[in-house]
Amino acid sequence: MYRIGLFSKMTKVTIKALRFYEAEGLLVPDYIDPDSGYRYYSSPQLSHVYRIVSLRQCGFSVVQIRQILDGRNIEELFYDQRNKLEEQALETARQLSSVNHYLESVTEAENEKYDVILKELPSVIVYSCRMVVDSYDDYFTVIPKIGEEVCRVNPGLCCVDDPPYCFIMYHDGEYREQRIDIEFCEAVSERGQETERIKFKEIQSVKQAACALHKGSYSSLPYAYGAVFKWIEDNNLVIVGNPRESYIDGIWNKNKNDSEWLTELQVPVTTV
Amino acid sequence: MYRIGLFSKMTKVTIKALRFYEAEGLLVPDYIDPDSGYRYYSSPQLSHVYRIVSLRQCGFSVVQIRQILDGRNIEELFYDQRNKLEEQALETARQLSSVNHYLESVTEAENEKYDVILKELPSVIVYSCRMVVDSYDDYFTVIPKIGEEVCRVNPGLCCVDDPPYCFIMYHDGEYREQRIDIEFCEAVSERGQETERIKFKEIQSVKQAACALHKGSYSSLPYAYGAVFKWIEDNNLVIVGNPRESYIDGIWNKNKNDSEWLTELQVPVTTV
DNA sequence: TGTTGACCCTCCTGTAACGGGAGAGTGCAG
DNA sequence: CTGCACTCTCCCGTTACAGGAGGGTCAACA
Repeated sequence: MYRIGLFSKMTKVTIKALRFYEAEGLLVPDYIDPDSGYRYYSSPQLSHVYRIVSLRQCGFSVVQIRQILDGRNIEELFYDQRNKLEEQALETARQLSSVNHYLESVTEAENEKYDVILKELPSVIVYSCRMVVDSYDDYFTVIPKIGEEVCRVNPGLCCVDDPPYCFIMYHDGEYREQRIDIEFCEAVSERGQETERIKFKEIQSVKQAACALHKGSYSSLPYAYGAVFKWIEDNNLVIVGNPRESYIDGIWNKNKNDSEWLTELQVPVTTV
Repeated sequence: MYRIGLFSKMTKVTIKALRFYEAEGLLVPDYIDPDSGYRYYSSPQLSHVYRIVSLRQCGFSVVQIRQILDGRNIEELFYDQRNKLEEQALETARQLSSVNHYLESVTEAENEKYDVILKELPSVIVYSCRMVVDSYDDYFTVIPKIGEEVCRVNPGLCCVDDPPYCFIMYHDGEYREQRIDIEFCEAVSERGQETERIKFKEIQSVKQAACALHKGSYSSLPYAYGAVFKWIEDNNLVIVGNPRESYIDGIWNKNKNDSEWLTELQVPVTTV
């Protein structure tokens, strides 16, 4: 019979951990002196500790280990654990890529820094208008007209304001400066009356999108796209949908002071 | 200016997290109503949130993010983070291998299950006796004589008892049943008088050893070695030292009841 | 003008697996 | 008998929030 300090040295499990495992019901000492409260362990308990430590080194939680020791659906727990670890490995790899991306960009010019994040894009109902425009400058003339037309046909229609979501989706597979195939969308609470140009549709959710905020006029948006695309590449992701440009602040609320305009780029991606 | 609920939806950061970031000094709302205590955020703060979220998605802690936002030794933090993530990736890979090893062995016969763990072997001072024996059965005759000889030459010598560590190290590169090159060692608190056969030496520490407990007579030790070697292979480790057999319970305290004998196998390994 | 419901506030507790330390009792050696 | 090493039981701290209690705020609606 060994006292806890000696048993701790034999097993290389700390005294604190041994007491904790006892409290959790994983490993009860062979004998506890009722007077002193001293815990006494026996050598057959060494193999019990071995089992616990090996399961801990597999990454199982104490609760799971208790279930395994109790013989409850062991196989399922191991399969779950494998899935969990595989996800975790992917996550770590992604984080590593992001950190490396930063470390590379540190050495580069300090001019344009974009913070790219991954997030989900929920599904939304929108009115949409697909069209081909000649250049980015046309946005300022075309878009207000669409808004007018929607309101004229649907007097009581309310756009979602919680938060608002107004964006252009790019249908060209590549960057263009002329004859751009775009779809203007704005989130609404429910479908309404359609016109020849304006249709209502539900846009499916996107599990992961690489997103970045662009502050300033639209003329420098291509740099932002470049940064996001490079980030996607550096993080070993692939693009799986049409990019969107969501307008947060712009001429409608910040006037012509375009240094305060805010636009969010959203590019659906997935892990390889 | 957005209230916290709306800002939370825009950024996909929970309200709880926003309040937490404020308490941690990462993101203070642009305006707080002194009467109601309501927090109001502005759209320029969106980019601040983007920075925070992107750093969180790199795996940084809140404290580290605060340092980065404050501009403190940013590069160092990123390099440290890279190292941390690389270690973490290795750890996860190892856990995954262990889990897969278990899942394989589930389908195999249920006969011999060994729990293998990784642990450090600290450096120790031992008296040692290197010799070649004809077979395992010789252990029972040879080893007691060594003990006698040491005690005769070193009357006051005390063996370490805290915990005791008495083992045989195998110097053959392969498994043998005859003419086995072994070194019998026992940990002592300090060096003593040497003889022709018995030398004192310090055994260096081993960072990682794959260890397993074997319960029962020595005749089935080869199965235990087999299990450990397979585990090492399955976990993508390589052997980097001589295996040891540490005697915990045996004929000296459990008599001939060899079903209660306990032996620990220790095989120094390293990650590839 | 009152009421409802959605929204917001602060404060407290819980999480996982222990580590650190306080204050007090135990066991063995000199 | 006196150290001193060991052990005991509490209790708090860690991380990045989540959940909930109890209570104020705000806008719309009757």
